[in-house]
Amino acid sequence: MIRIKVTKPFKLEDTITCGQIFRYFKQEDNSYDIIIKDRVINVYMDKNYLCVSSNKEENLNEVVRDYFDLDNDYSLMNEYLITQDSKLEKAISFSNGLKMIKQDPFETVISYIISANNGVLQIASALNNIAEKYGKKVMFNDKEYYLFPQYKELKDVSESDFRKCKVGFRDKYLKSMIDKLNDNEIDLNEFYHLDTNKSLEKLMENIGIGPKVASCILLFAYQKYDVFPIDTWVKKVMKNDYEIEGEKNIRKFAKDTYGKYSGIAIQYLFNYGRNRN
DNA sequence: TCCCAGGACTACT
DNA sequence: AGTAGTCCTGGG
Repeated sequence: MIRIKVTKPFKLEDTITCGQIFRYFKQEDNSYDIIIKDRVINVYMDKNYLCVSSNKEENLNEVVRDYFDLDNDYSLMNEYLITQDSKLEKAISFSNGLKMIKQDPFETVISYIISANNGVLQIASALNNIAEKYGKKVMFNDKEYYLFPQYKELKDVSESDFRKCKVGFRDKYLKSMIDKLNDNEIDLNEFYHLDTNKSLEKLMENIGIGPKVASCILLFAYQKYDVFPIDTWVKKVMKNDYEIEGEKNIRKFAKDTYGKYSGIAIQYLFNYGRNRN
């Protein structure tokens, strides 16, 4: 077990449960088991320390710091957002310490393709089904976990196989994406270097990826903070608190108001909108 | 039984 | 170019 001193605002539980990631498991002691790439970790806060254990100790400190974006200070971004929109102050003070998790691109692509017109519980269930069938088994604290498979491991998985994992009509979208990756028609690393508009455009060339899904992929896997993933929650908040309706109007408002930190602003609004009640 | 949940596609004007 | 209807699935 390692203890990482946290020197910047950090809300562990909100960060884990605010809808960025799906494959986490709350434990009876209120800690969380999370499957990250090639390992399983258990995390909890003890005062100002993030306590982490894992089935794989090597580089654990670096991996976890990077995953939770612990070394990034969000205070300047927050100040900027509040000067742009004073209404955000409530949401930000409520959510201060919410971090943008840096996720594995492939798992993020698959996760958010499955997320289309779907609920969080079913998204998680489908992802876990895929991992249990095709991922590597890992034992951790006497529990069985399954790593999320790489696209090479999913090469021969058919649409009906995916359908059995309860992904529904998105089966063909997954198959198409995985085929393209295995044929080297898509390189997931290139999105680290392309600008946001070009990345959105290229992602949306793929069937099953529209504006919302593409935005989530860029926000959660590539740290492109200037996207605006507009979902029903954002639409509700925009209508109720800002009297703005329609995707086009929301997108313009976000771009004009929040600019390069639109994605962060939406995350605050989302967390606030869902948890304040 | 109906309705919808953190959208996208298709088939129409 | 813009918009209805349709799409698995599970839970209320």
